[in-house]
Amino acid sequence: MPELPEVETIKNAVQKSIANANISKVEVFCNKLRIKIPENFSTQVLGAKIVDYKRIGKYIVIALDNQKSIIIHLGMSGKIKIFETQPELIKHDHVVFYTSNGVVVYNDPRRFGLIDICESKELFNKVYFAKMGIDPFDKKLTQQYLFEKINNKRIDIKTALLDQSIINGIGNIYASEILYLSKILPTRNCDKISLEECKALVDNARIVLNQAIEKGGSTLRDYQKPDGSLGYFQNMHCVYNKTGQKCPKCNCNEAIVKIVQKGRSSFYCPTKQK
DNA sequence: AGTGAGGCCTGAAAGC
DNA sequence: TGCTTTCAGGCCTCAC
Repeated sequence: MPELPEVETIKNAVQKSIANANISKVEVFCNKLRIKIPENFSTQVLGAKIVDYKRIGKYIVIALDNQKSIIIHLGMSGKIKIFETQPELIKHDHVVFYTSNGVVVYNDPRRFGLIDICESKELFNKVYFAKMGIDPFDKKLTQQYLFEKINNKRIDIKTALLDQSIINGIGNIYASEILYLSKILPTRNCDKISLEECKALVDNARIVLNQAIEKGGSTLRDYQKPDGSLGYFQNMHCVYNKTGQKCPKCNCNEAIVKIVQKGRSSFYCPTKQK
């Protein structure tokens, strides 16, 4: 379940592994991802040199020296694998990039991810980015911004945190974690969230995501397996998937509760969070 | 316009 | 044991 920290970690790992490589060959075995991979995708990247790596929200953007950018989203089950030489391909290996510095494989069983390409200068006109909210680490994300964005909404705060057009990069797992640290119930309506609580949400979003990125970086070193897998590391979650376990951060002795909001599970401590 | 439900998709886990 | 059902979640489309 790649959220911002996982995407950031994977982007960094790919950058470190193949850096400014030349793309010598691309194989597309399945183009039916969430968005169909363009028919001429291979020819557009063939022979190009990679000049930049970015994370935009939960997307990885790889800029090429031919003024085009590759856009990758991992959806729910997407993985990136890196090999030094020709790997043995397995089920759901949909796209393989052969470069001068190694082989990068995109594997996605559920095919909720996507791979696309566009002119670099048109990047922010793409539907993926056009309506995207502020990155959690962007200085422009302030308590005032959040407050003004959610203040008149009639949705739960948990749902608002998942709305990528407000803040981008937060997914279902970290939404619960951020609310837990902020002592706010996931079911609280947005119009009942104070400016002060918006500050807590912004601060805790940065704390939680930063910790996960650091953990991801360190976990990845130990995690790199012979199969080249850059899968998902286990994070230190306080409440996510901890139903029935004791609230870890205080002495309330309360058990973590699971509920479903808009078809997504939320986890919280009924004593700590109000 | 804002909001919520449904759907995409597969594999693991739970249920029978 | 082996089959069927449920669940997981990012994000888009559709309907109210």
